[in-house]
Amino acid sequence: MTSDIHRIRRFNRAVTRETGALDTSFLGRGRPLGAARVLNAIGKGQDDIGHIRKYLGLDSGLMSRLLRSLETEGLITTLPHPKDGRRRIAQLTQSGETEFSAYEELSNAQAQKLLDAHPKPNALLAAMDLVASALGQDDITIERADPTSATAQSCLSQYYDELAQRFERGFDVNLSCDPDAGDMCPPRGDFIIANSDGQAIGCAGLKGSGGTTAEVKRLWVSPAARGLKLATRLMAEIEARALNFGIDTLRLDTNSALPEAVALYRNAGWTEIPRFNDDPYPDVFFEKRL
Amino acid sequence: MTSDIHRIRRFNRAVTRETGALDTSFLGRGRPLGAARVLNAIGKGQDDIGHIRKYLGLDSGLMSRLLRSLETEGLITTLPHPKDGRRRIAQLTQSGETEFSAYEELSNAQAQKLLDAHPKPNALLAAMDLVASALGQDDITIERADPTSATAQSCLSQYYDELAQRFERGFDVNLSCDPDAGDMCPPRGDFIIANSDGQAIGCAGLKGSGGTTAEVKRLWVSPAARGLKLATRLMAEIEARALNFGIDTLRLDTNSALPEAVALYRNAGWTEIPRFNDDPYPDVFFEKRL
DNA sequence: TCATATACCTGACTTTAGTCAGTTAAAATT
DNA sequence: AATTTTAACTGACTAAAGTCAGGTATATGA
Repeated sequence: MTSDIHRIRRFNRAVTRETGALDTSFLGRGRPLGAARVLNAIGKGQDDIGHIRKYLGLDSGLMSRLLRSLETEGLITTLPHPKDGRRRIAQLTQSGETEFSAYEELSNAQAQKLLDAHPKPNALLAAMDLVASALGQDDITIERADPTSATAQSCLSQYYDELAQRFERGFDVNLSCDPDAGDMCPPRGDFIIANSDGQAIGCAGLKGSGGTTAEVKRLWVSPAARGLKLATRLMAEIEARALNFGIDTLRLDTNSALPEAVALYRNAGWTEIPRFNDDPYPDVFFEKRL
Repeated sequence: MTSDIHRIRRFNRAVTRETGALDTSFLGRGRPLGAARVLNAIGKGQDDIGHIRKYLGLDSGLMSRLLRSLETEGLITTLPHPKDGRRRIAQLTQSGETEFSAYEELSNAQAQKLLDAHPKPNALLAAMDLVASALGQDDITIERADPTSATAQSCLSQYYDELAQRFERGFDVNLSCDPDAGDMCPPRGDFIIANSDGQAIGCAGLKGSGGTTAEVKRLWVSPAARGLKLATRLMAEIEARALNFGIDTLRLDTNSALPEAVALYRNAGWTEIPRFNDDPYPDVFFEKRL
């Protein structure tokens, strides 16, 4: 459909033209875009210079010069990497922190303004999420996380909310078999979060007991990221990590009110088995030998 | 809510990083971005050099040089404005047309690729529309159009589709009082379309008879643009144009199944009057003295 | 008609971004 | 221990974008 294409093209133009205005926190503070982007990356916690260079796609020479200019401005300091003498680490100085928060303030204010001006902010946010996920689907990283961390808790509470909506009887995590956080940490188990540009968009947990059997728990994908095969990637990652722990058999429980989950497990080589716990919520049970 | 802000910021970043990749039709054809943007604007029908300059926010000297470089490449010709000797008009040459379509092809292919890669293309499109409208709400232009043009017909058919969905008995335009296109053209009447970056997002018609009374017809705003007070702007524009035609009384009919429309008319100073036609669809009638 | 404003142009300039070849010092590999 | 790779750096360069002070011709308004 050509009109579909036209709609996307229109969006692209709106966005290309606006992005200047959108992240113009970068502008208006008398610093070129390149330097501002590096400062922003460092402020966001990316200290390894090589990583920043890759993330921003900068030439090594250019990167060096940008760092030097930020350094002479007194905004950052660089020091050698503790483990690898070739690498360097960058850190914000006190005035670097101040400058960085100024960028943050501006950017937040602009975002807030856009939100305030819109009649349906939630619809706008959902749309932005969806688009951002579609555009950024090559950039999803999966990494281990502490299940008690704020990010993990935010994923889990979204997961519980969704279960509560989709189960006829609702969902109360206190009535379910809530795995002990220690069971989802190495060396017994694991917990992973999928990140898209700093936003957590999915998670999965491996609840181990120290033996060769473990359980997969809390597989969740944000509505904004559905359809991108993220659940499959999370499951593959969990299985790989389980193998590393010497686990050879995985089990999980789920519910027939979540047909897409059931289908996913079937397609991924899981076999249905009889009930193996007395959790009141699940009604379908699976096993997979690795 | 700070997490709302974070979501928008995430979207901004996804977009700023991607837009390079999105409209990279501009790249890969051995022409700097500036020149490509100007070529694109001319190809899209923007011939007045001053307008292009304003649209792209370019310095007059820079603009001149970009035009010169496109001219020596043989892609465009410039000629004096027929009405104002100071201004100039730009036009694509034959090979300019060829080059422009090459850009279009590339851009369309990229858009199509994004669409193909997404599991729910329609949801993606709707989200992009919504976001683009939110970002571009300062850039909505309202201009007169021929009600028989393709753009107008596309607006009208979306309008009819929506009526068909919202009326209990559906909607068949052939059973309704379809105004003759001539009645919605100057000097008797008028027809206007709201454009956001080339996409038609709303319309309204003024059906005149040559006398001092006329009727407002076909007020429609695209779902993507609702909540931006566009209907109010369209009505104000229609009233202004009616005044220019020497019309002093406006009437319109609508339906109680469209409560937001009824509310709009009440707020805009219209008074309810008895039925003034035998159209089977409307059940609410309004009048306004200008 | 005369002063002023406007639209576009030209030449001289700066800043920013990016490229590339070569240097240095520290891993990693053999 | 010798060789190769790697990460960051330096200097020399180019391309692109943008700025600024005039200049010319036309239009506009008092």
